[in-house]
Amino acid sequence: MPELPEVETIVADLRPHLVGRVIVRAELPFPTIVRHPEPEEFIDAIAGLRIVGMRRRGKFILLDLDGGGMLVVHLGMTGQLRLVDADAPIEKHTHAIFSLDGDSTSPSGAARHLPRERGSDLSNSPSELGGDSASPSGAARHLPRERGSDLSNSPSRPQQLRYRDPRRFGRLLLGTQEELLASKKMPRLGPEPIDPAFAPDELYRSLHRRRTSLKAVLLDQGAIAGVGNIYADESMHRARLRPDRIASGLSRKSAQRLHESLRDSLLMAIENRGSSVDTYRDAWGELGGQQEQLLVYGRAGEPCFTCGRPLKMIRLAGRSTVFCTKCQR
DNA sequence: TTAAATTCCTGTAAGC
DNA sequence: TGCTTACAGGAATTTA
Repeated sequence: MPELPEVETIVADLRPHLVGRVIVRAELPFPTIVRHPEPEEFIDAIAGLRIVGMRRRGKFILLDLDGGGMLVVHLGMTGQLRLVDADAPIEKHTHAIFSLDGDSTSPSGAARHLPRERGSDLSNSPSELGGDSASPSGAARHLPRERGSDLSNSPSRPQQLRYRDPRRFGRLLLGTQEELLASKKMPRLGPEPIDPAFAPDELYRSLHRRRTSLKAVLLDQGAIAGVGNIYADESMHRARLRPDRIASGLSRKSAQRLHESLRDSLLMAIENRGSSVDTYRDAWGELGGQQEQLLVYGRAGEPCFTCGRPLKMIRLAGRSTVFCTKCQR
């Protein structure tokens, strides 16, 4: 299930292939995946718009479009965004297809006049949805090997950006930032945990005012953006904190430890191109590598790597939660 | 106002 | 082998 590191990987991979290109046409084999505006309006409005920037905010993928609007993609649990040749077979559960003009990476393609007026300079982007994608230095920006090279040898060959989502928990939105926030189709999100500006004290203050479990606060996108079940469990384990502790009871020192472990867990996962524990695949359909490094998630009943005691599973905030009863207090 | 529970949805695995 | 059932989870909605 895509969380911050998985979304960051997809965005970093697709950005150089998408920015500068025009969405020639949109098709919606499963129209209800679009939550705003109405599907017919969505199809009409997006045709002919150029992608001028691509970034991440929490678990959302934001494609800045000509004219000030943006295409927002949330992958839900099983959503996949892939760039493929237009003649590639359409996989089952493909809910949206965006036909693109020439390859932006080609010297003869659309990128020769690549507009940099907005979106592409992340630090100057609007603040509310997060101007900066909070990309770490390095990590997914540098691919371990050439990705997407098998797409096509011919730059002029038509390509499509396809959205596939078997469980349909994901969604697509189109509109301006103000419009989407006002319509409440796009939630207000908390700070980016890997943003250098996110201070330990900010996390402490978020935790201090909540009388629910630590796990519930970490999963709350309004408190911290981008953390899901995997990295919540991993970071609490690294910080040696029990997930069912009441958040408001944490000391500054514990909050600082959690702040550090949260950053470490997320940055390492970005470095490893995300966790493919279920259906997650990157933009080229390949597996991530972080699932090999997970300390607790998905390991209930198995021995803790630190003390050897079997890891316990409980249910918190409606989610299965795995932790070590000895190491996490 | 806040927190918890419910709902959506389909692929997978376990049990019979 | 084939059927039923439980489970996975992000986030919006409903309930307490």
